[in-house]
Amino acid sequence: MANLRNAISRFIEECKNMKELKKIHSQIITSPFLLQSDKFLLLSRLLFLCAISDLGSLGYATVVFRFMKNPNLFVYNVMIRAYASKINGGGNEICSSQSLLLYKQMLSEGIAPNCLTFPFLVKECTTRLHGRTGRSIHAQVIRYGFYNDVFVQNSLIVLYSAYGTLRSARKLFDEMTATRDLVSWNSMIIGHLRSGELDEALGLFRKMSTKNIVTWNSIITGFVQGGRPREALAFFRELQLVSSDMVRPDKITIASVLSACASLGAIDHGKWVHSYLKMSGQESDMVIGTALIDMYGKCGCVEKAYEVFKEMQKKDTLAWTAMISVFALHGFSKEALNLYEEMKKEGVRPNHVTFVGLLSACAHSGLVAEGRCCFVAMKQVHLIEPEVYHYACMVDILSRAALFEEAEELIRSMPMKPDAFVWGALLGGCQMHANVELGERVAQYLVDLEPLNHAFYVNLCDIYAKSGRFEDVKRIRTLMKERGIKKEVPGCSMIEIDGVVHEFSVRGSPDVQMDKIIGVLKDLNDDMKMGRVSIILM
DNA sequence: TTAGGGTTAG
Repeated sequence: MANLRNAISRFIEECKNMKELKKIHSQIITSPFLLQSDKFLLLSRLLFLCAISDLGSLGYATVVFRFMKNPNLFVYNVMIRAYASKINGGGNEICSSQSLLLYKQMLSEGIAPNCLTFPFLVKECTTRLHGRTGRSIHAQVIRYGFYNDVFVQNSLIVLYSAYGTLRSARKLFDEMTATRDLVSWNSMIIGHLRSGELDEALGLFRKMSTKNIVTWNSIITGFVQGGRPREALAFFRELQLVSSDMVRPDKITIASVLSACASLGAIDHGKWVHSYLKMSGQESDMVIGTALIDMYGKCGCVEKAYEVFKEMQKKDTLAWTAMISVFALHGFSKEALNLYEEMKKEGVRPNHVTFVGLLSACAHSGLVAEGRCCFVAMKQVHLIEPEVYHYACMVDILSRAALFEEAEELIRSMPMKPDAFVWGALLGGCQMHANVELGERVAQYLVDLEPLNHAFYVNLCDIYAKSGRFEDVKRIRTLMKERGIKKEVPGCSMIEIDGVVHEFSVRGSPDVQMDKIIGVLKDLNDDMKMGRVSIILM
């Protein structure tokens, strides 16, 4: 009997797909030669593969689990883990959380949890945003005496970080009773980064004597997403210097660095990362492909972005959306819309970001009818409820086309409160078409809403100037002065020369030779005045 | 058993 059990166990381990797994499952339950205890052991093993491994199926695991008599702690832990790791598994309601329901069921059957139960339960609370439940799980951890377990403490740090209760997470980290490991440090660093406390994260990062690739990737990604991509690139250079067999840049590093290059418009650096990827022998996957499309697109190389897109073997919603957004950004609206049609034909479902790309493409090219179609299809065909930013895009389309009544009607129909961007889009249209009457009304509303935002005053000044009402321009300028309103952070643009990204703004930059640039501009201006140079303004 | 990656207008 033991031989048969061991043979079946080996078959389970060697299973390559669900078909084989199902076949073995039926053999186990119908076999007259296996003892009940052996059957239970084999089913537990099969359940584990089915629920956890890539070849498995959580749906089938659930069926196997339901038919198991007297499931033990191992079986419950497997199922709790499987549900906690499942992506998009249900809504945010506590009742839809299978892991928590299983935990309750397990307790009601008199089975006590062990230290493996809690990290997954806490993860479930983190990913499904059950803050209050998370705290009661924390209480259960203490009750069952597993508070000193490092896995449990680490997962609690992640839980509290995810809820914006970062101080609780930090307190937990600072007062940890278990010996802190790399995961504890990384989790805390990530917590600070996600809360926008980049310097706090950097402080911990510098304190670490040993770092792994997760540490490096976390700090690089955190700084890119926190709006400090230059420093992210500096971390990458530092990583290359300390790189060893233990810590080496991986695919995740490359995706994050590409994202930094995209934010900076650092095309040379981005191209270098692309060749580095090819040289390192790492295969490009969907995430890296999407990051490359985004990088090339944001650096102005639309053709190169499209080349990467076409070469991708598999493309998901994000890859299609990235390419659509690149087309939209550069005014290739028809190409964006055609790609959307192709995407649908390929059976890839658009998401809310895809529609932002499509609507902005329509806005940039005055494609009103197409914009209306996208907006309607989003809701009626794809069942995606328009968010406030979709309304802002649609108002932008209508206002740019001087369809002010329709734009106002759309704002009135919004199920949520229109924000400053929605009204701002309407004001932008008024500015474009010198609609003084509506512009005054909208600007007044926006100024009341955000009295310190300089943009609305400037828009109104421009509307007055276009209509020849210079007294009103003066009046608004005086008002701005009286209220002490000026542009806080001036707009800037960047250019990469010989791998160095230079930032320009109206106030100048320390690393840019503004005097020389102003001199060249002056010469050009003089030449133009003398008719020696002509520039066609697009 | 716990930690890290890609798409977003205005």
